[in-house]
Amino acid sequence: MIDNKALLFINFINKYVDLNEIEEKQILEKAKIRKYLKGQYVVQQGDICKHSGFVISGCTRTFYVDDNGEEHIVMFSIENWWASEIGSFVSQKPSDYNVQCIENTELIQLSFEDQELLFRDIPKLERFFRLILEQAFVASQKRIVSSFSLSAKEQYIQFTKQYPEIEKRIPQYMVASYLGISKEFLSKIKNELKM
Amino acid sequence: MIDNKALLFINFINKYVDLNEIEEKQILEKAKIRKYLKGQYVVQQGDICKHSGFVISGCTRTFYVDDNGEEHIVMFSIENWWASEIGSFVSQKPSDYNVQCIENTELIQLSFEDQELLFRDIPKLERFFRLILEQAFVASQKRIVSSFSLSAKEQYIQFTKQYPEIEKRIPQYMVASYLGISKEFLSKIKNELKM
DNA sequence: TAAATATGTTAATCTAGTTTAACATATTTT
DNA sequence: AAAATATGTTAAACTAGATTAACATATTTA
Repeated sequence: MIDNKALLFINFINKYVDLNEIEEKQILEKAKIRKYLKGQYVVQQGDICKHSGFVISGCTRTFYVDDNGEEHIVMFSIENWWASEIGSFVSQKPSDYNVQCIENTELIQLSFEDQELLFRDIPKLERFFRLILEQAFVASQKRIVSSFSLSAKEQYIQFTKQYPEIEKRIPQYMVASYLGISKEFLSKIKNELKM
Repeated sequence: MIDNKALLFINFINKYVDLNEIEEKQILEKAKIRKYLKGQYVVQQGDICKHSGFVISGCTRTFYVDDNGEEHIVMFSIENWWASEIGSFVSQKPSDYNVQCIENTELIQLSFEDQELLFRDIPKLERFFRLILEQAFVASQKRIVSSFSLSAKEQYIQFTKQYPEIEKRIPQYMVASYLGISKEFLSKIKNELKM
């Protein structure tokens, strides 16, 4: 399938493992590009996530709506990152999270079935995902530690250093939600940092 | 190598993938049992984690000492779980965390080099770790959400439901550290729950 | 360009959880 | 079994961050 945007995806995988041409072709045959408008949902809480997704362009947020109706953002995904709800995808059970596009967004998607077939045919792809998941897990653990050992201000500073591109593209109240603080308090923090 | 405790490890892997006898033998040849006393460190902050470890018996805690000298526990590992510092192990860079035994503990260990060799020879092992890491990542994300959307009391209740065996074996102040609250406040919460 | 909607700010009041410190109870060591 | 160490409790004073509410500024839409 597909125009050459899917090559971004192949290149990304090739940073971790060495695909040969046959393998690249096998993957490209299954991968589909899908375009979403700003505001559209890739996955909704309660739905089963049928596709894994790689961001070609745009930006998504993954968030959880708690029992009080409050939103908590657990991750942002921009170019060259994953934007699927892994928990639901791997278990094929209803998702706990929403994945919403906060810009017009293009994803490369693989269906659950196709991905399983590819895993069977291309063991390197298991390796690729193993490596990606190691990174993701380490980052997630680090975030837990930060939220326990740093003040809100320190966490905000760390966030701006770690993800400067994300911070520029995202409304401030979403940054607050990601950091687990109120938007008013983030506003106060930013004001303090200016002075 | 080894007495039959290592079979626990093989059985655990076989819950996720289907090893044949040759593969089982290959793994058992590399796997070493190591015993630690209560209080001993498997990995120390700043050291490079040379082995991945699977818990045969006992219990470990993985914790981070912040700039104020305060300890923050990021995970406990009991029987049939992993007890290595994945971030340091996979990157072979100095660890951000300590892994300490809080009971006398027996681990099955694989050296980084041996594990890489096994990955090369047994692609199923990549799959196994991919599956394990998916679970770990999902659990880690869930913990972030909980810490943002639940009160300390609710988080404690969730913890006791999710890990009743762990709670029984671990001093209360470590549970508090894991939950990111002070030991005094946990004491107060437990008192409230009694009444 | 006016209206509507989305995003950001400020300040007062409130609260969940921290800190400190003194004491209580287990458990381990001598 | 006494002493020492590790763990747990209670209560008062304190603080980081939440909540509320009113207003300000961008951005989008009609």
